[in-house]
Amino acid sequence: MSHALSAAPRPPAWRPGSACNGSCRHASACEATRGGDPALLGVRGVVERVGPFSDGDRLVQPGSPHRGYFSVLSGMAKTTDANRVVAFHLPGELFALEPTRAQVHERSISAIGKTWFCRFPRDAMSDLCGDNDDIARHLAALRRREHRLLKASHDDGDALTRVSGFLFDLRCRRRHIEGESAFVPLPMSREDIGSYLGMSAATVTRMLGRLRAAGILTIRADGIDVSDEASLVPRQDSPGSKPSRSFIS
Amino acid sequence: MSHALSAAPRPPAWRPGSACNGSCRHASACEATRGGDPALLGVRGVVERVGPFSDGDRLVQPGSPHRGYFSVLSGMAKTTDANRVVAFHLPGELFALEPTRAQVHERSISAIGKTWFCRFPRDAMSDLCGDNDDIARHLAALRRREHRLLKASHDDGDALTRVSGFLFDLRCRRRHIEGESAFVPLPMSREDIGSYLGMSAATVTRMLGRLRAAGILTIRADGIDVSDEASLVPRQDSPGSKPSRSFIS
DNA sequence: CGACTCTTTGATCCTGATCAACACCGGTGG
DNA sequence: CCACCGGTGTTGATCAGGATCAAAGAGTCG
Repeated sequence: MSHALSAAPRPPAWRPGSACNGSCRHASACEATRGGDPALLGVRGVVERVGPFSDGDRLVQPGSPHRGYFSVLSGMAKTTDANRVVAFHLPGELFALEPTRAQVHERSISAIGKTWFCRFPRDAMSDLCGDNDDIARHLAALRRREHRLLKASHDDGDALTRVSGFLFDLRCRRRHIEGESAFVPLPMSREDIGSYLGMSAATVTRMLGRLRAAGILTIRADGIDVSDEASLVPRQDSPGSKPSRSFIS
Repeated sequence: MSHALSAAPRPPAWRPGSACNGSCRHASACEATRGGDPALLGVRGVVERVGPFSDGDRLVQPGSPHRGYFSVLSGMAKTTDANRVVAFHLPGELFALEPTRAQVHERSISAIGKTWFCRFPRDAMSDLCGDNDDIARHLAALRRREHRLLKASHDDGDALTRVSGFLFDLRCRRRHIEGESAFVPLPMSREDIGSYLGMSAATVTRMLGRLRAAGILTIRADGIDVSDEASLVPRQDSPGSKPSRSFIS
């Protein structure tokens, strides 16, 4: 599942002009077109499919010129900042929207397993935004969300809470793609999960084992089957009490 | 040093109309007038001195109407949010600037030890801001700083680093008031410091003890004497490496 | 002086990191 | 076909930081 770290982004098989016709498997979950919203269909005209990338290949790296936005067409991706994983990207999710004025990417984005991307050229998207307020607003909203997610820290609560919260989040996001399914693929390494959640890979394994022992999920080679979703969601016993810090006064 | 938690803000001895003549001991460190900047002298005409508050008395609490800004005239104060200390306020420092549109205070502010405040009525300050761009800009800058400080988390590094960083910060801020002085008063409880730094009071005591054992400071009943300031500042061995999380890929 | 709170200090416990050993798996080359 | 190999996942042992609990000083204020 892993590759030697590629020193530079490997030139993938670009498919310019392969505009989207809305027939891809995740069309209804596509964030770029908001699941096929008629107001946003113009976006389909500018998208290019790019791939395949294999595990570890970098799509962009810090300093590389920002010439487009991306979404996952199939597979998975991660964004890393200073060697720390700050986001995972599932099929349909749009990312690499940097601040509007940004000329270069600020973080690395790399494939997890064999992955195809959709690329939305920045110039074409800018033109679309100028012509279509809906697209502009939609993109701005997604950009704000990305900014929020990249800033969010996952250092709250203990290791078990963080792992189960992470799985719950993944499961919720997958629902948009696959609908109801107990299976949640985890193609990223335990190390990656640990980096994202701020714990060691060994602890990730142990917390998964604890959730398995509790009958909440079963562990497969390529992911997990969630059998008791209700137990994954962080249970907040009494409202307004966060035991992440010591109490005072 | 401590009081039973007062359920409601105790009405202090208000001194309306006691405009500032710049003769107070911390005039040169007064943030409201930027140390007596001629462009900001108008502020002195609207300030009122209020006090004395004794230890634990609340100046404002969440939900109380926002009718003024405050600074410490003498003593010290703390801002608490959900029972956590999020800021300490030293003489001369302006605070309780909430967002411009805020109608009510969002956090508690209470006195630490016997404390006098300067109160800057909101309406009068608004008028001043309308008449004087310097005052408006100055207030906006201070408001941004307050927002940043209240959001900042002190959960980076280990306990010793956080305590010494805290003391270093206090010492730097006191320099504006007292000039060069080895003494740094700590009128707040160890519990308060621990709440602010995200650790237990016992750990605060232990870390202080460790700094004392290292010859960096001596401990007094009401504070500390810093004898080796250079050792207080967080030493970053190699730039760009933060061992606060595990590393990846 | 006495009650009270705060600080200090010791003992213990818990969480999660770290390290090491081992199983597993896919790929590679004989 | 099979031995080998590097990377990954799992699991156990150990360790360190800091929380928690308890008990003993030390002020402090009435």
